[in-house]
Amino acid sequence: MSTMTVPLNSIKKPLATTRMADVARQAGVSVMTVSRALKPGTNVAPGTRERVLQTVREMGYVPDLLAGGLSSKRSGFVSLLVPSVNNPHFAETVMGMKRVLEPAGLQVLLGFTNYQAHEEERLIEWMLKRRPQALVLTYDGHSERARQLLAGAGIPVIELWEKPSRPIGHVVGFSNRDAACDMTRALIGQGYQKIAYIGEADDHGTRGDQRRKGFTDAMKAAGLDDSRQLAYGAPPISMARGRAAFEQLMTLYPDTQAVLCVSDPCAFGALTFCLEHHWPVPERVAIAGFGAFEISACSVPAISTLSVNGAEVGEKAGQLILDLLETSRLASPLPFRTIDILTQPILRASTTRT
Amino acid sequence: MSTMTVPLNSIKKPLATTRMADVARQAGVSVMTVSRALKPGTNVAPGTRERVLQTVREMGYVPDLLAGGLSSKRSGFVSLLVPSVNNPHFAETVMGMKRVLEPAGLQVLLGFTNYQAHEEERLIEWMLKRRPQALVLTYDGHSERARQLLAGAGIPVIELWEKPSRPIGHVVGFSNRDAACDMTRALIGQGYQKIAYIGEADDHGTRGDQRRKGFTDAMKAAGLDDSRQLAYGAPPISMARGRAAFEQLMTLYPDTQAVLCVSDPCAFGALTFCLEHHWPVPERVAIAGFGAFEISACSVPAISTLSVNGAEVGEKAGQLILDLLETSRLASPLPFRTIDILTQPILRASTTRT
DNA sequence: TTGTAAGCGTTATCAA
DNA sequence: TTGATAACGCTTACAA
Repeated sequence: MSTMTVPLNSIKKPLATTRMADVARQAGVSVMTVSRALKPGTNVAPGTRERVLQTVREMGYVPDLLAGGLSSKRSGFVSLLVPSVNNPHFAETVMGMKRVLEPAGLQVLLGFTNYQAHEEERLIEWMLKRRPQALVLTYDGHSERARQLLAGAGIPVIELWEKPSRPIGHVVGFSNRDAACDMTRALIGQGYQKIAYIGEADDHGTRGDQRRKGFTDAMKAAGLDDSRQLAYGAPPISMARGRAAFEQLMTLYPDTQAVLCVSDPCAFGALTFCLEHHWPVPERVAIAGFGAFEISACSVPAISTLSVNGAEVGEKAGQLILDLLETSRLASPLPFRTIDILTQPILRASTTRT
Repeated sequence: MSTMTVPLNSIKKPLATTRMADVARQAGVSVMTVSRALKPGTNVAPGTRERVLQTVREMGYVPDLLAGGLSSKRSGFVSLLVPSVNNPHFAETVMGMKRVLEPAGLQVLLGFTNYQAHEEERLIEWMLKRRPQALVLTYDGHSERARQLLAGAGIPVIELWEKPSRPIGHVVGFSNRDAACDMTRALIGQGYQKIAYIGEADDHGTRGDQRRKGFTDAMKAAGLDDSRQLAYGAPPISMARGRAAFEQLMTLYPDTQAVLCVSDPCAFGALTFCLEHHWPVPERVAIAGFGAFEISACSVPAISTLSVNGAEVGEKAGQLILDLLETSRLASPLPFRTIDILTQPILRASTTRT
């Protein structure tokens, strides 16, 4: 991995040679006419437009959006920061948002925080240099400097995947705490009492933290012991690590009847351990995950989980951005919006008492 | 999903207010001195640089890379097109490439082709408007117009994940055909003879097509019947669809001894069917996948697969880009490079004859 | 070491 | 409906 500090100062050769002026000359019009002809909904005589577009095609002219953006003060970029994309949730969110924004001509600049607040801070600073028209973050705790940078940016900010206690701007998400609470209650409703939770360590201010709290809430409310908790390393917990965590948990608390995992891959890892050791699930121990990943529906037994639609998060955020940019012509101070994402427990064989 | 044709012409408010000229005035120097002070490795008196950087910090100045790129004719962008990111392979490739390029100040513009050549063509055209300094594609067949666009772009082109028969430029990948051939031979080596293949339909010119051919090659070479093939819908084959495909296959060819699947999720879906129907694997039928996804290592039994390191593909492509941009100052016509990615069959319990 | 002037390729603005 | 001109915010090239 290279760690150059000096940018690559090599290429002098222009990336594309034909400019708008070339097209204009060839078509016998001014550059402004070309510019207009290229933009739908502008006043250009039909004949002129057709002639210009024909010339554009002939010359293989490709407009330079960077120059256009500089001039118009609209970069056409929207920045999106997610922890990682090696997680179907965020992958779907990214794809969902692009699906909505791209038809409107907005390009998504993607950044990966790797679940680390200082990486997020670095990325925000970097992204701002591209003058995005909106900045979308995945809730996982933000540094104070990150908040300052965002405040000074003067663009809409949207947080995803949680309802922050201290929101920066708009929100598209749900309460992970409430959701985990619901899930835990569902397990309790199945008759389980000695329920454990597997989450990540050092998760303060993260979604995982909220899920853990939701577990605790539900257990306490039911008068049950909420101390069976395992904080297993840094997020995310992979399948293999979920398996190791589960083994450790069951060594610590062998009489555990049900386990709620911070995510489906973690839960699948737990299930793997059970299958390998011929522990009947849910008879020996019930297993539940979080997030409705494909794996939870396809495992044997299928794993109970909490439904969340990652694509929906991205799509709604995208739509919100379109609305905001549309409305921003009205100089009214737009109130921050919170868009709810619905979630609900999906009970499957892995927690079904027979 | 919105389908606006007119770009959003709303915002007039500048995205950031402080310009380099403001910093210059405040620091009592010219804009060029600010510009230089901001760039490491340029000649500025240490005292001056410090003073400028201090002013930059105080004013919260954020450089506009779009303006800088326009002026320097180096956009700082690299475009990367992958079929989807809801596939750990491509997710890793994306993250790997960003990991290498970002420290060099290059930003990745990501696009999803959704496994469709016409989407790729559309994206290439769109990406070119951002004047990327390199364009990276995932091999899956390209339209002729796509090839023309790339040829006219005058920037390095890199194809990933395959060794194309008709390469456009540089290549970072491996022969899917050879790899699938190896995998099939490994199955044959285990003593299986009635081996079937599950792939995608309409896969002409895709990686899946190459894998199917590799299967056929190996079967023919061993004098075995290669007719047990199922082309099951459009790519990608999810776990659930893999399961359905497997069921269909076993109905058509009940005496099949082993199945090679186009990907691990597909193989896992097949395994799911077996577990549900209490078919012992590999005794009733052996199952193999492709790609070494996490799931294949964590399932019970573990699934034999072909190792490929998606992150490596991205990282090597990124490194290649850095090399190309570095070297491009020498006006020599750089020869196209092909960087091999090593793959090998990983035999696990799902195909181990006992 | 620092500054001046001239673009980079487009769009906004206003005039014709 | 079209065009001329001045930005947009920065870097290149050259001068001091």
